[in-house]
Amino acid sequence: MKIIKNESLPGKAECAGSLKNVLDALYVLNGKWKLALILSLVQSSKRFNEIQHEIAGISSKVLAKELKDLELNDFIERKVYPTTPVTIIYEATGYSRTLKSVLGELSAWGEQHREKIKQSMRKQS
Amino acid sequence: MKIIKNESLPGKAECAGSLKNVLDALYVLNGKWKLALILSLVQSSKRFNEIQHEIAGISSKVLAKELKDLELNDFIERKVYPTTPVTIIYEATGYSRTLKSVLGELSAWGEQHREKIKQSMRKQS
DNA sequence: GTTAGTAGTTACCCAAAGGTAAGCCCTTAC
DNA sequence: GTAAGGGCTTACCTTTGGGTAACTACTAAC
Repeated sequence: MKIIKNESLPGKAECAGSLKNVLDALYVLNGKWKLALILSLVQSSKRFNEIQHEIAGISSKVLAKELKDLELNDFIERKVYPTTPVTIIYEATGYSRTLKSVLGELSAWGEQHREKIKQSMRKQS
Repeated sequence: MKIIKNESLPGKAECAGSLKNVLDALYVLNGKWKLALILSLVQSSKRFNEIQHEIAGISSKVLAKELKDLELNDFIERKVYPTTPVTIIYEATGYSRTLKSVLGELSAWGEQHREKIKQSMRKQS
């Protein structure tokens, strides 16, 4: 049995495919905040001010914009409870949860990356 | 049986931790192109024009900038071979390869995301 | 009546990201 | 000598992202 690699592409198709996939993923998940917001809301539903408090550094303007964006893309839901005064809760949808393994890997990587940075800082000093 | 939630934080520490990790990861991996570039070079080392051809849509200016950035952050190496004319090859470092599982997950997610988008397009039309 | 909290919106502005287009230096090919 | 490729750089411009601060509407508490 021979698998003949004709001129065309030793697995190049898959490579190009995963490249396209990554580009497509980044297209909806772009920006500084989206993945962090999704993670925060996957962990637990929250109100506007709670989110703003948890994600240090985000302004109310940007937060409002990002939340709208995420709602449009079906990552989160905005629920309004007719208490007095009204309570507004943002919660992650099931679709957000499909990102769990991505977020898991990213978090793990971020952690060891921080370690690496710390070490190279030490060397320099 | 009662599980008493004491005031203090049911796993909140880990949550905040992973949030910080993700934020840290996004700090170095920001922008439209970095992860795609790393993926492309992890798959195989390439020359400037090859990369530009593979990643459709990136301009030479942006590509040059991103490559410099990635080199500074130790994700890739720029190798110059004294052929005539000189050949310049960009290759992924071992550190880039620590991103493999992140990229794997992201690619998988991107693929099924594209499927989902296609379906919702069909519904609308 | 003043303060504080919730959930934002609005206006203004700056800086960075990114696109377009042209050019440059070097070399081989026609 | 002129075109073509490789690997960029430069200048210019637009878009966007994001920060600040003020303001709104409603309510409850002091």
